[in-house]
Amino acid sequence: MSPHPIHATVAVVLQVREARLQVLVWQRAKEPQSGRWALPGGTLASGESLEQSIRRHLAAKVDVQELSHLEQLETGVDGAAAPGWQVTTAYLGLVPTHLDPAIPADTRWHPVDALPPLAFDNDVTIERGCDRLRAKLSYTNLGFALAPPEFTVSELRTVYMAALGHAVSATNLQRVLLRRGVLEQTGERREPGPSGGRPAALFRFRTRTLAITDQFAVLRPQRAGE
Amino acid sequence: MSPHPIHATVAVVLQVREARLQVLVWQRAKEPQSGRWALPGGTLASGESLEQSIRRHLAAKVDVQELSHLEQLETGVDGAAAPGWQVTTAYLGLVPTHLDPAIPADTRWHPVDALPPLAFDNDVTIERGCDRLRAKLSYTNLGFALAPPEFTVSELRTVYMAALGHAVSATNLQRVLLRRGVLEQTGERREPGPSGGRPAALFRFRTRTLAITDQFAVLRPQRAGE
DNA sequence: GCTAGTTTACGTCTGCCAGTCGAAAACCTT
DNA sequence: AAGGTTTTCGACTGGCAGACGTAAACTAGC
Repeated sequence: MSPHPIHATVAVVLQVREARLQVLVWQRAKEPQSGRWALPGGTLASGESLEQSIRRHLAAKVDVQELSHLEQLETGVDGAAAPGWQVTTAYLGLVPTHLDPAIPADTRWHPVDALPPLAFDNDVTIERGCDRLRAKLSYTNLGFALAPPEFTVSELRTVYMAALGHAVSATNLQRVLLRRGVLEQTGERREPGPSGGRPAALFRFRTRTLAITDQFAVLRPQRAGE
Repeated sequence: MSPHPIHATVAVVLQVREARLQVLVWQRAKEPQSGRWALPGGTLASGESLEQSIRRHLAAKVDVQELSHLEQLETGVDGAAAPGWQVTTAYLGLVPTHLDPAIPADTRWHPVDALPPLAFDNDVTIERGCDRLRAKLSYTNLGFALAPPEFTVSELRTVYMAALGHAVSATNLQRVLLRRGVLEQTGERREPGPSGGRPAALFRFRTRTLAITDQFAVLRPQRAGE
């Protein structure tokens, strides 16, 4: 065994497609784990940062320009992943709904609740990525990374429901995100569909950089005597 | 440059001592960065997991048995850290207040708000560790890892204030942690001090394993029609 | 042009929970 | 016994989320 481990990066790239949360995976053609599906990634090159590395490997599977968010998940020693000794750092990537990146023939989007047989422990990694996304949707403005530039409340509701995996009230979603200053109205409206209905107001995220919007309720600083 | 990077682990070990949040650091005697203070850690050995590795290196500075919690922080490529090419994974370790581990001569506890000159980017890593601790104190039962087995509400308040860095109401702390089922009364009481006062009831954490106790308020599953 | 159907917008009601305050309880010392 | 100290507990308040019903704004059909 080599005195130093190989260092690799993999990415859980998620997008809401057809009202379901889906992950980008590719089918291995060679051993090990031939035929199984795997997350995109690869080994660290000399002089690279980890984020540079995962962006470089992702570029082979998807247009990196279309990533709206990228953050680190966990790092672990992967015994089975490769012959030899390998340390793997996982990332979470997000793609907004309005984009449909070109992907190679061996690559597919799969709903996270109906995954094909996965290589190594990639199923665990995907679960971690989804958990992180769901948590951050609740206390940050991370929704901007899943939503298109402009959207109606009901469109945003569809995205949140797909990502969170449970029902979300449109009324509460709008009120909460507006109160927190996460959303703002564009002033425009969306033309109603063929079945009619009141035209919906269009919204956008005020900022498209990650920010914490919900301070944890408990144990906040007390109002000092001043 | 070697084809593979060196992989290292470091740990931000925190404890509330004398009502202040303090971090375990040791003073480097050799180059590079001789004289500056550094976090404990070292390189990954063959066949080890990352957690095994950081525990092994920590054992040189502190009794690992006394760690009440250990979790991974972030991983990054460290240019300046070592001659050559190094990937470093940081950990957060916690020690409860009632213990006072034996430490070697080159090692000291330093309050996180009054740090000596630190080697590499260890100041950033410490900040990350404190942020993680503060966040998890608010929505998990992680307090068990800082507090002794049994304590009064005002003792627990001191610990929380030191860790969070701001005032905490004893009334709210008790009420919130009891409602969440995090604390329970032991039935015992603490004898009052020399200055008298009502004897305080003793409490303990119901479970001493990490659990999320505060679901984020927003966007919870709706009560389905059923 | 009127009505029915569809979709969005908005106000209100309710209940829970955190922050605050004050009073009572239980101990000490003088 | 009186006064000081510390803990404990109940009650009030305000803010916010969940739920619901109604109004608004459009299309389609008669």
